[in-house]
Amino acid sequence: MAKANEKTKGEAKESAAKSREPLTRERVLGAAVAMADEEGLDALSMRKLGQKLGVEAMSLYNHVKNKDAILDGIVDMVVGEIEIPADAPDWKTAMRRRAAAAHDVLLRHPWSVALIESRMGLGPSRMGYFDWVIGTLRGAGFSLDLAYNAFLTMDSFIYGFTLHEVNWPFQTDEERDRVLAETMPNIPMEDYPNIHALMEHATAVSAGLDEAAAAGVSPYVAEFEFGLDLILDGLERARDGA
Amino acid sequence: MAKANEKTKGEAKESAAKSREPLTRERVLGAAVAMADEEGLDALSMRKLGQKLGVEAMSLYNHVKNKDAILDGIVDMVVGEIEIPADAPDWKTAMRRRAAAAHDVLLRHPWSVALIESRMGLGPSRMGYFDWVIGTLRGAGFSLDLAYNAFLTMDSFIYGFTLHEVNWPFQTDEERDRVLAETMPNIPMEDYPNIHALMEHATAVSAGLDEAAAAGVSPYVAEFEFGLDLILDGLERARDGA
DNA sequence: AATCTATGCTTACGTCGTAAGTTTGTCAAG
DNA sequence: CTTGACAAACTTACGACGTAAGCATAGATT
Repeated sequence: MAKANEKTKGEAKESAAKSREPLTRERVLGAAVAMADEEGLDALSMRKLGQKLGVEAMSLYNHVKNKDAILDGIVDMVVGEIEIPADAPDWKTAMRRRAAAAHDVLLRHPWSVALIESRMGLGPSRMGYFDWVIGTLRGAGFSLDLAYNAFLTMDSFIYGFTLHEVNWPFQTDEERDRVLAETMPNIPMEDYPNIHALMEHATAVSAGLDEAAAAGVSPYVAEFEFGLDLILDGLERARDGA
Repeated sequence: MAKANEKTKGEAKESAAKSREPLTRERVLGAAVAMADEEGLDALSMRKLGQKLGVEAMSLYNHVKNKDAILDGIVDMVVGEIEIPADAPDWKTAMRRRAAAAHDVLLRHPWSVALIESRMGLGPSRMGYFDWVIGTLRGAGFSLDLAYNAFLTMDSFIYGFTLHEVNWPFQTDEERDRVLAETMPNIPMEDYPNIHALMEHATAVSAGLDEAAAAGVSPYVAEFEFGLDLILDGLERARDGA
């Protein structure tokens, strides 16, 4: 018995260096986010997550209720990453900064967009986010009803756009060329003339997907800001109009 | 032998009435859509789908490559359900009708919103949809670049809003009251004053979730149309402005 | 020293998608 | 009428999944 113990301890000593840190809920959630970032949400299984933490799958259940709780947890972590601008000079720039922050964070965790949407209304982070928007707009002269509608419109656009973006079939110049080369034969020019025109347009205009990526910017910021400003200007008119 | 045949035919006659129809790709996809509508996308498994069709799971593979192909197939079916308005008097009503049609179809198949987003750019239905929007806008005096941005903004909003909507925690008056009663204690009034104000607002304004449902309308059409009209008006200005 | 509690591990069950191989029902050619 | 081929169904089996149930151990409390 004593011998067996000794041997167990011995062979565990160096490989368990990582796993000697005591494995808290925070460590579990952190590893889950990292794994989803690296390998995608589908690759996030209890067994693989345990493995990454140097632990068996079932041990995770001492720190989180079940996998669903992990998903809730990482959703709230990501939402909590979205910074709420504190010192914006006016409501428009406040909204713009918040939207940009959300856009950035969501693109850093592409799996999170769909996941957040599928678990609406759970976490406290989202509540704060929500309260701040309504409060800021009300402080800028929006009625409660208008602020409510404004929130829905802005948030629908932000999440909808980003969801489109992370699932867009190409993110680099090379991918775009390959996808277009594969797809064009299936799309007869005469049936879809506008798509063809647009392809050329896209090739010409967004010539630099790679450059944007190299600059650490989303390749589709321009399109994002177009829609966002359209909405913000519309909201301003709605406030001043009626 | 003759006897055996007779018996087989005999006992199969009524229970196999459904499964005697020869099980085509169309029947598989139709059943898949029905099952997703009834029990949710997670409940759609090859085994259950086979069962529903009176067949073993593996038999489905004679008609579809794999489950992924089924998902692609049902996505294209749903997208194909969205009617493209043919005789609209002007571009705005054309876009409004198209948006309303999409909204309706997506709400009839709530699971489809996230699924469509996760499989962008595959089906031919979506291509037609896309081509029509760009073409209509160009015909109404929009530049190609503006039409492209307009499409992204509108589609982001439509899908983003509907995705919010199908995951919204309450769809009926009773659900709303229960969810609010459960959630309010966790949201201290003084930390989230605007949420509280909004709750009262929502309770007062959207008093009739049930009524809308009874009338066969989405309870959130008003909010949807608010955002959509905001965007359409903004697009009109963008076209006329520059 | 005895006991409790927290935290890890092992085993096992039912479900999933699907690869591989086998049976069966239909129909054309000999 | 037999035969042989082909399509479409079925059977079996594998590895991965989430997790219920129970066991082991080590540190803290009594």
